[in-house]
Amino acid sequence: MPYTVFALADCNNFYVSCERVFDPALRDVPVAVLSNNDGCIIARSEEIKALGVPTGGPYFKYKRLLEQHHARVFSSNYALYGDMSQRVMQVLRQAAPEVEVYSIDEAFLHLTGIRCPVDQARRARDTVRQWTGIPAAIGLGPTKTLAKIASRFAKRYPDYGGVFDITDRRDVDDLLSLVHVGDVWGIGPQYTRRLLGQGIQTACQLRDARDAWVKKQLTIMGLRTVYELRGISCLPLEAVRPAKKGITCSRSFGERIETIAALEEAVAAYVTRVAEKLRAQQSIAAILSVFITTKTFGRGPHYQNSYTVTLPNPTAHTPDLIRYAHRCLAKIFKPGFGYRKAGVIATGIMPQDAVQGDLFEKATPSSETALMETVDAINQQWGRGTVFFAASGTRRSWQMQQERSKRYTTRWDEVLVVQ
DNA sequence: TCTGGGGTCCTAGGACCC
DNA sequence: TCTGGGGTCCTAGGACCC
Repeated sequence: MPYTVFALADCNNFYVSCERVFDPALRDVPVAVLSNNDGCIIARSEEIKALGVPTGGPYFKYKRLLEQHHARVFSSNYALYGDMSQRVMQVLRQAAPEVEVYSIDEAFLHLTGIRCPVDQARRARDTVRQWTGIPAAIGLGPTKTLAKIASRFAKRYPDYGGVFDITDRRDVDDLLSLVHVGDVWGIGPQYTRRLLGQGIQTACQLRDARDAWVKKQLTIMGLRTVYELRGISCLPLEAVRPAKKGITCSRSFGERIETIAALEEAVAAYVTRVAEKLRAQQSIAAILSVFITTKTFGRGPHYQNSYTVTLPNPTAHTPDLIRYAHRCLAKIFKPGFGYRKAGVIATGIMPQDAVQGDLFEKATPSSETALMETVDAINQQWGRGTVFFAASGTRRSWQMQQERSKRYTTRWDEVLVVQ
């Protein structure tokens, strides 16, 4: 039985790299990508990192600094990043028998049983680079947590050619001593603070901590992490993505909203998106929640609330869901506030064919299903929002404004033109 | 002072990830 | 003035049941 080999493939500065693929002028200059609503900095090129700009830092705080260094700054373009991600994953799937797409820019690979996993990883990395233009690093180890650490070394020490194997290294203690405990996968800011307070500063020290103590401080999750650091695999590769248990769509508004009419539009638009996501995974939802908030970081009157309904008939039918969402909104709306954000959450998610027929209600007519299928097909071919429900409005003053790059790979009218 | 025991389900809150 | 969005899991506590 060969020992298990996990690999983590991690794209470098993914969103920035996507932008650079389509505009060579962005190479070697500082580039940053902003979150929705242009609020935070969520992707940074190496040049931006060198300026000390943190991930998630509020844009307004660093705007001056970025301008001083002539940084190029983009709103996020998820159509582009999502499509590029699929291309990267497609290449990775050819390199390993089993692949778990962990996030938009990361995938775990099972390289168990492959004769020379490091060579295989090198080939995969080179092919990703060549076929998609995206640079990536790959780390190998006997557990996911160690593979993750290895991928950091792959990025940190370019001499290894972007691939680093931490399996069976005699200097593993030295390597783990170089890793700050807060950089271990699963150890967030709270746990880091607690561990530092107890004198544990490195991954090596965490690995050697007492089981009972770890479990008490960090729960069973933390103990799993410690086992993984010791080379005992506790987190299996999940090649088949389980259906989501909750589906959310929420946004901050471009401007403060005070009327229920505008909130109704926004909520209708969000619940429309939730319904699309439900149908995309062949699911229906039994529970719908709506929340609104005036959340600010400063002072002023604050109000936030949410309301949840259980649907008499679980569904993914947009008009029904809009109706329920509006009912929720009516329960919680209070005039006299400037709302900043709203969201819709679907839970109680089940496969669409698992509907429990209601004795007194007629089942979803097939015409309704056909309508939704048609709407989805049109929007898939012509772009999201080509056809939509009037309830989500046409003016959409609440929608944020942003300046993103072109959707080079998913829209004919935005394809890159070489002159 | 003593006050049954064991189980399930649900929810809220807190931690984590990208 | 300006601080994202979408997920996961665990734990503790309360309600309820026999």
